[in-house]
Amino acid sequence: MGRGKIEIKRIENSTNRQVTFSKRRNGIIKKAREISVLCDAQVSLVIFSSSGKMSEYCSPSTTLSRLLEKYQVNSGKKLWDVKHEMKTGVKEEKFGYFWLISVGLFQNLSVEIDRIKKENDNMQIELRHLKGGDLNSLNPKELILIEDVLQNGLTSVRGKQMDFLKKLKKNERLLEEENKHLTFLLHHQELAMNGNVRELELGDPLKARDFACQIPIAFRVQPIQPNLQENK
Amino acid sequence: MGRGKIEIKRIENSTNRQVTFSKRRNGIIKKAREISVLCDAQVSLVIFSSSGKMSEYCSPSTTLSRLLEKYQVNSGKKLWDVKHEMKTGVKEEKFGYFWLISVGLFQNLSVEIDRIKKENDNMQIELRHLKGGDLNSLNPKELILIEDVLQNGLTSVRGKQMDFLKKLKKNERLLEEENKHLTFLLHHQELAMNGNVRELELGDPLKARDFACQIPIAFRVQPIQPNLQENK
DNA sequence: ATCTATTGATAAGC
DNA sequence: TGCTTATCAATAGAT
Repeated sequence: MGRGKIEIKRIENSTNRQVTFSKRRNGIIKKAREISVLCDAQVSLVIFSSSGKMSEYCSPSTTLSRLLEKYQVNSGKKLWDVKHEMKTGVKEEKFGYFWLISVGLFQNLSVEIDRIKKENDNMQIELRHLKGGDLNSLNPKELILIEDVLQNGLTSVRGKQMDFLKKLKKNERLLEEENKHLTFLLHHQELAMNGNVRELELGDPLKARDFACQIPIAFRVQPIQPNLQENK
Repeated sequence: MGRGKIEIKRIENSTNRQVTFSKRRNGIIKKAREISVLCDAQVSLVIFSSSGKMSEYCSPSTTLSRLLEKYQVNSGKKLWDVKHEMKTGVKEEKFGYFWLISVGLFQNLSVEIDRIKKENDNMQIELRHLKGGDLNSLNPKELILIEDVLQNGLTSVRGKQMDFLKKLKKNERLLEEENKHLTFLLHHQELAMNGNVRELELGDPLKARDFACQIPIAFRVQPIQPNLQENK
């Protein structure tokens, strides 16, 4: 379901894979929630993305632990078979048991680290290539791919710069208009003041009182410029 | 989705609930399978219907046990309280000691993972920016930096492409020369053969013997073209 | 992240 | 359950 049909097989493009993972993870978790509400079911869902990120869902009515206990009862499979690890019943073996758990955890972590390191290496190589390094290891086809990526990036970046430029110019225009407006007001103000001064000089007491009130009002002019923050 | 929209709340009619459960369980398991294939994800799904019937799905690449171990590592939640399993009388202090060592080592590894993951994230962001994504989070100065990097990369890549082109042209020249040489030899060979044939027709037994030896020698011409592999 | 053309899932009916 | 179909939902690809 989407703009086109897709085959259910590993998505090779890692960006697409990541995006699809996000979308589908949300979808599946929603489905899990729905079935648990609609049908009064208990659901546990644990998902690890290929990059190792974990997501989970568990019905509100239960916990993963309780669900897993039920799982063991129902399936007959032991998820954590302590007795198996401790078959000899010798006390020292129990240390072995702990040790096994630890080693297991370490192994998991080590695998995890290796995986991430590999990802790291790949990205480092890609970055180096994009930055123009290590190109000798590439064939012409690969060079063309990289050229395309760079060209696209450049186009995007320059487009974004144009956006900035446009915004700056727009701001400039607005500020210029505002400037004109203020200059205009200022000019009129000056004219008014000069007139008043002249009238004061003529000794008109009525005008003199008006003048006193006029200044503050004139300076209460509200600027018309928009909120420049939105253009940030 | 269906003949009508439904509210996500418990379906009171038990038959309907059962039917819906069946359908949706299939749907969700299908989705789980799809995400695990498409996105290379590891998924565990355990569902209990309201009548207690269990269904499960687990990605083919793993097992529920292994996934749950990863779950514990990632979430920090203990699904199975070890002490609970170890209730029989062994000196707990000693376990505590081993446990502390393990936890300490474990934490070191975790720190390492975090560091690498952070590195990973940074590279991912840089890559995204270079590819023209997520540019809104950048200011003009940063855009200029990226533009420079891209421009440099492009220059390098195109330079390397020029190198290839030059090598191809050089090869072309060499092959053309070689071609001329071979054509020349071939032409002479033909002339020689014609001469021999004529002489054979004239019934000269001495020339006829010479002719028999001549062919192989003529065809033993060694090509002078260089090893084209070095230009790969 | 947001938007849609499409495909996919499924509610209702049998 | 299984099948069908009208509808609603998820999502692939593009932006």
